[in-house]
Amino acid sequence: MAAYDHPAPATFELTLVLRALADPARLEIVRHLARVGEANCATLIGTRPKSSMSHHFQVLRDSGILRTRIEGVQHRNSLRREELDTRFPGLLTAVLNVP
Amino acid sequence: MAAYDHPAPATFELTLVLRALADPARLEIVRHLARVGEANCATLIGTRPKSSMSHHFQVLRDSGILRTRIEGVQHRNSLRREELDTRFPGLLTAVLNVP
DNA sequence: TGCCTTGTTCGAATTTTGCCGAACAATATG
DNA sequence: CATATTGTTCGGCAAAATTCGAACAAGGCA
Repeated sequence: MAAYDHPAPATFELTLVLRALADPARLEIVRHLARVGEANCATLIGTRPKSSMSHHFQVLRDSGILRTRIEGVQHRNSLRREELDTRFPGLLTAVLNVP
Repeated sequence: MAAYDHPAPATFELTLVLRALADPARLEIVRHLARVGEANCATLIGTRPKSSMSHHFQVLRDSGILRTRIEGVQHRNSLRREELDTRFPGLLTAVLNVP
């Protein structure tokens, strides 16, 4: 599998990021990653099927919220905190601070 | 026209707020209100028909982002900044700070 | 090679969302 | 009362998002 395309911070779009965060499943993924730092997809799958989760990861990736690093057969995801904070200061922090 | 129902800050839902903000038209409304403080609906209508705007105002109202005060025949809208900031500290500020 | 694991892609069904004209409600004003 | 102003509500339609099974791709390992 070839590496993913990740958008550059300069091309992040606020509405895309907000839309990506405005979904319970994706918000859960983001919160989990904030706790554990890095995780592969399987770890983050709850009751939803793989294909649904794969879709959510793509939405998060395309908006710039997370990056996916391929390590063998696993895809390791982590938040792009610094880059996101550079482009949208305080946004991700505010979202993550909500109980 | 009877007064609107505005949700109490304790019942604000993050996903609702994010979804409300994740639309270009609504984001424009929010930004405009941040500049002028208070405005009636007509002032905020650009090229879209009234019915579309009315829908967007309702979404923003239901999520807790703005309040609508009825003054005669006009509906005056303003951001619920303090209440929003109490429930989701830094969120609206972060969104408004994006150029 | 054969098999298992991990995750993507495809296709289709369902749901949600946005859009807008037309009709309506409420208030103000002549 | 008649009319104009301000916005809402309704209904249908179009576009977009979500969901998920099934098939596929790629790597690791016996």
